[in-house]
Amino acid sequence: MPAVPGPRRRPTLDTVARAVGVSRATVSNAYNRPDQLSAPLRARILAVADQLGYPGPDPVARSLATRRSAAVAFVLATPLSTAFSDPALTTALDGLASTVDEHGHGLLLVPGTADAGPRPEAVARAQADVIVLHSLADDVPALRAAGHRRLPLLVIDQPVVPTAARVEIDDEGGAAAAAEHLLRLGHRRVGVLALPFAPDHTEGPAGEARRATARYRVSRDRLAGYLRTLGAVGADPDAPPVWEATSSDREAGRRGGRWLLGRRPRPTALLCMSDELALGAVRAAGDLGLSVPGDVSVVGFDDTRAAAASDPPLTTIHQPLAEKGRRAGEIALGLLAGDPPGPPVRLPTHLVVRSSTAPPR
Amino acid sequence: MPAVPGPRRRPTLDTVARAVGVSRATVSNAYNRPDQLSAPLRARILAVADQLGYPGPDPVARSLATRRSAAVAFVLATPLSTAFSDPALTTALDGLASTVDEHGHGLLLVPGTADAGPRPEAVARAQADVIVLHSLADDVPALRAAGHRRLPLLVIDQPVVPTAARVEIDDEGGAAAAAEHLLRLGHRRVGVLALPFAPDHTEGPAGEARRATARYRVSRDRLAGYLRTLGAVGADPDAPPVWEATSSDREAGRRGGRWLLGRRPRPTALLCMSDELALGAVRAAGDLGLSVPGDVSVVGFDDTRAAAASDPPLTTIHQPLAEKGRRAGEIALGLLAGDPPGPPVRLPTHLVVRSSTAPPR
DNA sequence: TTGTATGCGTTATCAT
DNA sequence: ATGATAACGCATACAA
Repeated sequence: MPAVPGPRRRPTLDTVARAVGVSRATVSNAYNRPDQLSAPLRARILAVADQLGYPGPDPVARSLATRRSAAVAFVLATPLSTAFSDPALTTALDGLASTVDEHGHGLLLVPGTADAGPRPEAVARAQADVIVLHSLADDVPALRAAGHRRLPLLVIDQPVVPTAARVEIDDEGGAAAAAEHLLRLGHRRVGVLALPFAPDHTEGPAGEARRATARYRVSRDRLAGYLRTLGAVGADPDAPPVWEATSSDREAGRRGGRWLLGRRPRPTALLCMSDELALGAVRAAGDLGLSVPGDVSVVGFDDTRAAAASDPPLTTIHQPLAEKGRRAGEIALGLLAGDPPGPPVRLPTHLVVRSSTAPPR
Repeated sequence: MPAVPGPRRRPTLDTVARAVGVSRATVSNAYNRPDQLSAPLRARILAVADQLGYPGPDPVARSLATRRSAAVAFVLATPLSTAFSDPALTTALDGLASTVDEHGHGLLLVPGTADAGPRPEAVARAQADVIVLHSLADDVPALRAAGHRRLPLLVIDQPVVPTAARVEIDDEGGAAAAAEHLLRLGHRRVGVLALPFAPDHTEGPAGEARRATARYRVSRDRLAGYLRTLGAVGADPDAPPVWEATSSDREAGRRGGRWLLGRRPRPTALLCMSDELALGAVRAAGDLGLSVPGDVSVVGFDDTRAAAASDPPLTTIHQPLAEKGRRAGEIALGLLAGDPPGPPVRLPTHLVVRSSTAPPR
C-alpha cells in the first residue's frame, strides 16, 4: 500500500485504528494494556502507528479522559533566580522531584513574581494532580487560587491551610536551641539576622511594629524561638537588634552583618535565620576586621552543604532538607492516590556545633 | 433557593450554564472573553459560578480544545540535585523561566536519571507546547521520544537535532581563548580538567580512546579548543594530561585538581571546563600547599557569580548565561506561536582576566 | 449579545 | 480478545 500523503492531518488513535482495521479501544490497549490483546496484533498496530508517524497517545487527551495529569505543581514564593540560589530550597526540591519522578510524575514549577508571590492565574491554570505550596506568605492571592482548584494541597513549611497536608520543621524549637547554645557559651549581647518578614523588598532594622505584622510563619517562629530563649535568662535587657534581610543570600547577609556589628555595644554573637545569611555575616565580620569566632560568634540555620564547607565551618541548626522533600513527595503521591491529608508531618531539628561559635572574649 | 447538595458532582461549565439559564458558550466567554457579553450577565454568571463552587475552566479540557498547554518542558540530563547545584544551568534556567512565565507559560521540569538521561516516557507524557532540551548526550533515548512528539523543539548547547531550533555558545572559541591566555603568559605545561565526556559516572584520567567517544558536544568542543591552541605553538610536546570529572562541582574539581597537580613535571596551569571545577582545583592547590596563581594558574569557564566572588577571583571565559536563557525563552515562545526554527543562535564568549592566572615561576 | 453545533483525542464500561 | 459507545470539559466558528 503506497503512502498516500493526503491532507497531512496529524494522525490520532483513530487514524491508526482505521489503518489497521481495528477499533480505537484496541489501539489504546496496545499502548496501555499490552496484556489485553494478542502479541501479534499489538506488534502490527505499533508497526502501523510508527509508519504513520503516530506519536503515541496524546498526553492532554489522556489526562482529560483519566482525570490525571501525572504532574505535581510546585508553587514558590519567588522568581526562580532567587529560588535556585537558595540551597535550602533546592535540596528539598530535589528530594521532591526525584520522588515524584520515580513514580512517573513531572514537576511543574510555578514561580513567584518579585513582589506579589505567584500569579493566581498561573496557579489556576497549572496542569497538575496535586499542588505543593512552598513557604508562601500568609495571605498571597495564589493561596485563594489554589483553594479554588479542587485538587489536593500540600504545604511545605507554611502557611497553614485548613484542608492541606503539611510538612514542616520545628522552627521555633530550632531557633531556641541556637539561642541557648550562645547563652551557654556566655554570650549576652546577641544580634539577629532575620529572613524577610514580608514579600515587599524591605531591608533594614526591624522594629516591633514590623515584626508584629510578619507574614512569613517561618521568620516569625524562628524569631520567637530566639527572643523567647534570650529573654528567659534576662539576657540583653535592651531588645536585641534585629536586621531584616531582603532575601536569603550572602550579599544580603553581609549587609545585615555590617549593620549589626556596627551597633554599640557591639553584639558578641549573631543569630542568623539561614546559613546563607550566616555566611554573609561571616564575611561582614571580615570586612570589619573581626574574626569568627574570636571576636564574634555566628550561628546559622538549615545545615546546608555550604555550612559544613565554609571557613570556619558553621555552627548551625540542622534540618533534614532532603528528607523534607522526599516526605513531601511521598505525601503528594499519597494524596494523589486518594489518601486523606493526615496530620502535619513535623521533622526534627538539632544543633550542630562547628567552629563559628566560641565563648565571648 | 436553598442549596440542594445533590450527588455532589463537581460543577462544570455546563452546570453553571444551566443554573444561570444560558449556554455553555456564554459561560465560557464570561471567563475568556469578557467583551463578548454584557457586564451584568457576566457578573451574574461569575456569581453563580462562585456560589456553585465552580473552580473555573478546567485547564486540561481547555488544553484539549485549544491544543495548547501553556507550558514549556525543560528536559535536562541529570537529576535535579546535580542540576540545581550548577550555577551555569540555574542562571540560564532562570532566564528561561522568567521569560516564559511573563507570557503565562509554566515550566515543566523533566529531570534525568542518574545514568541514562531523562526517561523517554517522561518526555512522551510531558504536557507542553515546546520541548527544550538542555545539554543532553548525543544519543540518549529521550531524544527519540522528543522527536516523536510533533512539538517544536529547542536545543540549548547540544546536541544537534536536525529540525530543532538551537541556542548555543562558541565553546571551542572560548576554550581556545582560555588556552591562548595561558600561552601568552608563558605557560607550557598545562593540565586539563574536563567536564564529563559521557553520562556513565566515569571519573579519572581520560586517554585518547575515551576522548574519541565523547558524547557531550560541549566537552568535545572545549577540549578541541584547548588542544588545538596548545598544539599550535608546540607547547607541551607530550599531550597534556586530561582528567575527566564526574560532574561539574567543586568536590569533583578538587579530586581532579589533586591528580593533575600530582603529575611530574607538575603543570604550571590548569584549564578547567567550568568555574565550579576551577574552584575545586583552586582548593586542590591549597591542599597541596600550592598558591594560586603563584605556583599554579587556574582558568575557569562560564563566568558564574562565584567566579568573581572567589578567592582569588577567577580568570575565566565569560558566556552570557542569563541571556542564553532569555533568548531560549523567546525562541520557545516564538516556536509556540508558529515561527519556524530559524538559524542557530550562537552567543559570544570572551576571556575575563582576574587574579587566578599569572606567568609561571 | 447570545446560542447551536461540532470537534479536541483519549479512556473506560460493557457487550460480544 | 475485540468492539461499540459514552464520557471527559471545554472552545470556537457560525448562525441568530
